[in-house]
Formats: sequence, structure tokens, C-alpha cells
Amino acid sequence: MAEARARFGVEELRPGQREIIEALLEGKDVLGVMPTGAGKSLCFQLPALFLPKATVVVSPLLALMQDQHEKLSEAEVDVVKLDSTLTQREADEVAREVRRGEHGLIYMTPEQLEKPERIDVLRKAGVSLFVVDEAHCVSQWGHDFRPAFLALRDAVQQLGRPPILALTATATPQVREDVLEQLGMREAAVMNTGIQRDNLFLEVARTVNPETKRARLMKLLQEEPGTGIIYTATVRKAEEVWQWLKDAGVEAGRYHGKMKASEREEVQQRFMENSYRVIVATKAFGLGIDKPDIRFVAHWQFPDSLESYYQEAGRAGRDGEPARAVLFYRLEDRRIQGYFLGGKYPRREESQALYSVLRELWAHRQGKPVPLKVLTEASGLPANRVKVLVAQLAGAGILDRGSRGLKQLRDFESAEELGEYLTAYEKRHQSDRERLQQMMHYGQTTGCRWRFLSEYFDEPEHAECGHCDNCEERAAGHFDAASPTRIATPPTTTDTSSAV
DNA sequence: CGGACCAACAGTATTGTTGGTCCGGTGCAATACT
Repeated sequence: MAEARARFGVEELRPGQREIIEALLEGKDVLGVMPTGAGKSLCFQLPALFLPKATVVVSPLLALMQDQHEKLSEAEVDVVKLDSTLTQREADEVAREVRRGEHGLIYMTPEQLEKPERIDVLRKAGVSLFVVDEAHCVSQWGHDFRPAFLALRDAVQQLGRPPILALTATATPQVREDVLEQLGMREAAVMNTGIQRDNLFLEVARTVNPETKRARLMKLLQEEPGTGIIYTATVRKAEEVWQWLKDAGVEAGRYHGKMKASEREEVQQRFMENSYRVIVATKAFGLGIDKPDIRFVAHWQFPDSLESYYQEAGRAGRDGEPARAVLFYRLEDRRIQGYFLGGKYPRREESQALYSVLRELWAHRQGKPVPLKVLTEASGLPANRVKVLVAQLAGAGILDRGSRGLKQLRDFESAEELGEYLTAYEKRHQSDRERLQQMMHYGQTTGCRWRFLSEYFDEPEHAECGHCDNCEERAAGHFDAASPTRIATPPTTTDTSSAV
């Protein structure tokens, strides 16, 4: 504790922190689900000081690593990062130091851990603790556009399987299961501090067309003098809303993945300094946004799931002061999310084709390892897709990802097992569609929205909240007791009829 | 998946129908160029 005080200026461990740290020091795996601002970082930064060997921290974003690296360096903690921002020469130097065991805390991207030479260095240094920060990325990104997250399980095995700490702010039971499975965490202790945020007022505005949305947004801006974020589903829509706000004289910024890195950095900086009233953004404006006094988050279009929604909406009111999360619900907005879900996972034919090609290659090379590159070219599938399927085969124990290539361990034992492999992603696709459906139910429900979220996240039942639009209206007597539909729509909370 | 947009056509006013095309998120890392 003295150490925590001296290094990090912490007086007392918060709920959850002590339990997590104690479990780790006993050598257990831990999945920590705790909100941003609850002190996740301390859960590994503190043990890292006492553990005999290095602590590896996997972080999804270069900017996040940069940020943490700076903060820790200022606190005179011995920390390095290993990523593509280093020159070859710098990376070699850091690698040498790591090998000699000179560093206690090593930040890396998952992609770096795919490289055999990095694994080699870490093995020589020895690893006491393996941390996956923002662990929902394993489930959210691993299966399609950043499959390096699915290779972490192998990496940690190769490192002698030290205890794993996975940390995230939100996770449904499904996502928790997936993270545990993909990282190979068996019998992990799960610490969940809950999702309730009493200062966050949840509301939904039914908006039948773009005009209604604009009117509703203007109203919100008039009611809320503080800063906020407006999320859109597409880059084009973000640009459009941004332009419209600027024309209306609102100090607005924009943020999305098509902008240059330098510009994005500048916008974020200015947002932190309160130079903007609002930021219009796609989901690119997410991880690492930790501004405490965001007063509202509005969704021009709903995202793909309530996980995403809660992550984004939950960025409002981190300071504990009253804040609002407003969803501009429109049935038609389902379309764009449906499209995104469409091409996300490998299809059955692709799984089938890849497995056949791989078996042929093995046969042809008489069991010698097949380099990933060779398989990718032979299959004709996109590289990411191949990586996802290979990770899945590795998880099933069919192959092993060695430094010289993919080695066959066994064949599928039965038609059932093969069928399971082929249909695994169809099931996932189906469950994603159900999650989108749940997102829409949230938009349509006339019940307590916090209760809806609690049920979705499988949290203990709680009484009606009193801080969502439906509870407020019920209290004001605007619901017909016999029917679930609304009988009165006061202009203060809904705006379905008064299109401009 | 399905809305937005446009052109062609229908037909004789201005507008309406139909059919085709287009578009759509999240990042790391390696590489080629100044």
C-alpha cells in the first residue's frame, strides 16, 4: 500500500481492485469488468512492481499505449512499449533490454505478439503476468478485422502460460464467455462491478425522418449547455450532420476513421480543451476518450448492439454530475447495421474451402508446416479471413501455429465435429442479428430502460430507476395502465409528430 | 439490406412511375515515396 501511495498517489484501493490484485498474486486468471474511471490500470500496474518477471500489457491502440507510457514514465515507473512507431533500431534496442530483464512493464499491440522474434525475446526475459486491456476487443474485433486478438491464446501459451488478467468496461455474459474462451482462460475469477450509473438519464426520441432528428438535436443543444458527442453510423452522415451544425452556428468538430491521424489528434485535443460544443463522430471516436464532463451523448443512428450503445452512451457524465444519453430512434436505421453484419464472418463455403486447401498442402508437403502466406495465396481468400479461420482451427486443436508455419496435429474426428467447425460462424452471425434486434427493442420499449439494460447485461434485478424517460413519464401518469403504448406524448420528451 | 439518386419515359399540367446504380465501421503494420 505504501508503494501505491508513493508511486501512484493512491490512498486506498477501491472496490474490486483489492480482490483482483490478490487473486493475481495467488496465480489465478482474472476477468475484471469495471467501468472506465474505476481504476483498472492500477490492477496490473501495482502487482507489476512486485512480480519477479515482466508484466506484458496488450493494448488495442497505439494512442492508448502512448498515453499510458507517458503517464507511467512521469511516475518513474519502469515501462517500455514495443510497437510500429519505433524505428527498427529503436525496436532492436528495446528488445535487447527486455531480453536482459531490464523492464517490469511492457506494452505491446496484439500484432507484435504474432511475431516469433518478439515471443522469443519475452521468453528469455520471462513473463509473470499477461494483461489484456480493453479485452472486449478480443470478441468485438478478433473475429473479423483484427484477428491478431485471436492469436493471443497461442502467444500466452508460448510464454509459459503466466496468469492472465483481462480487463474491460462492459461485457454481456456472451462476450465474457467469448473472451475467456479465446484467451484460453479456464476457471478464471470474474470480478464485475456492475453497470448502474445513477447520474445518467436514458432517453429515446422516436424520429420518423431526418427533419425530426435535426429538430430534436437542436432542442437538445438548447437544453444542454455542456459539451457532447453525436454518434452516427457512417462517415458520410457524420460529415453531413457536422456541416449542418456548423451552418447553424454551432461550434462543432468531427471525428472518423477516414480523417488523417494528425487531424484526428487535433480534434481530440481541442475537444478535451472544451473548444467544441459537440463532436460528430463515428464509432472511431471511442477507446481512450476519457473526458469527465461530457454532458450528453446523442445517437443519430443506433449502433449494432447494446454493448456498443452502452459503451458510447456511457462516455457521458463520468464526473458523476447529471448527464443525458439520447437515442434518436428510427426503424430504417437498422439497414446500415444489417449491412455491416452481412460480410463480417467467414461463410461456411469459405471455411470448407480453406480446410480442403490446407489438407492438400499438408499432403503435398508430406506433413511439413505450411507458412500462413502460402495458405493465404493458395486459398484465394482475404488474409484476415484466413487468420480468423486458422485461429479457429488452432482453438479446435487441429493445427499448431509454429514459427515455421502451420503444423497439423490431428484431423476432425467426426462429421459432427467438422460440421461444428463449418457452422460456428453462422451461429455467431445469428447471435449478432439477435443483438441488433435487442438494440431495437431498447428503442421501442416503454419499460424502464435501465432495467432493460440490466437484464441484457445479466445484472441483478433492480427496481424501476427513475432516471429514464419511460419511468419519468410513468410517474407523470402518461401511460395507459392497460396498454403498453403511450397515450400522451408531451413535447418535453418526445417529438414524433412535430416535424419542421 | 434498402434508401437516395438519377435517367428515361409517359404524356401534354406538373408530376409520377419504373428500373438501374451506388453506397456503407472499427486499426495495426509494412512499404513506397519525398
